[in-house]
Amino acid sequence: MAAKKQQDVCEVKTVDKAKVKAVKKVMLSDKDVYSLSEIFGVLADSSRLKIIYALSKEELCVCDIASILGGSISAISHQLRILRNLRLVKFRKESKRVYYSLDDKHIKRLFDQGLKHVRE
Amino acid sequence: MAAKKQQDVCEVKTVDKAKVKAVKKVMLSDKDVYSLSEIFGVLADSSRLKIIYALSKEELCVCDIASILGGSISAISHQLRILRNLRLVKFRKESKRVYYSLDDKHIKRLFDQGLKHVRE
DNA sequence: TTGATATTTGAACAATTGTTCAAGTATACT
DNA sequence: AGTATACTTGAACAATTGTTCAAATATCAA
Repeated sequence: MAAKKQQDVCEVKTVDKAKVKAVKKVMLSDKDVYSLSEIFGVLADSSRLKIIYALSKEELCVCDIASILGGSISAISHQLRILRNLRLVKFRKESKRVYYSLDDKHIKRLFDQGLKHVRE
Repeated sequence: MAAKKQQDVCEVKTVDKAKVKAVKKVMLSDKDVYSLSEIFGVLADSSRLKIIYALSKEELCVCDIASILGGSISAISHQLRILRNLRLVKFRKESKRVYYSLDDKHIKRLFDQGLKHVRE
């Protein structure tokens, strides 16, 4: 209880009110923050990054992707569902096969910007 | 065992070998993939996104940040450590206070690119 | 030195995430 | 119809992550 009081005091009293107010005023909306964490979250996984990169080169079926990444079909399929849900990839069925390709102009740019970042 | 066999067959036999080989050839290095997932991972959290955004506007002490985000000092400090470890923020001590600011030219660009993506 | 402020840190805990496994659908071939 | 291929899906499980809580450190002020 004493500890909690101490924290409350800190958060309320000893702050640069003007600064805080100014930054709060221009703070991102919860919606923007949520959407941002969502796309960045998609890009925060090795398998998905590789899938996105692979699909930026070629349209590929699930089997091809699994072969390229070296993972199980099931694991790839689960990841593709995540990419599908955020509409980052589209797919077409050709008999038994399902061919995936990128369905988002921006995602590759974001990916490339990230790559630029890590390579400098 | 039968199931496993089936998967192996799929992954090895029924694949477009030329395509797979071509994409494998240009595939990202493990190092690049790891680094990418690392920075995107940092950006995949609401608190950290808000911190980065706030610090892009003003240099702020931990207390200010906590006040802006409405979280506990401890939680913010933990997040700042993550940002520090990836050298996305720098800090200076001024008596009791620790002031943080962005220490990476690229991260804001990546952030803005993401924002552009979600707002279209 | 004692007490208050400002921040960091470690451990514990719940929530989220990615993978595996097994079962399910869908299409083609015989 | 039966079998094989291609993919999807749900449940379970381990691993990772973010937060909280309590304790530790550092600086300042009386």
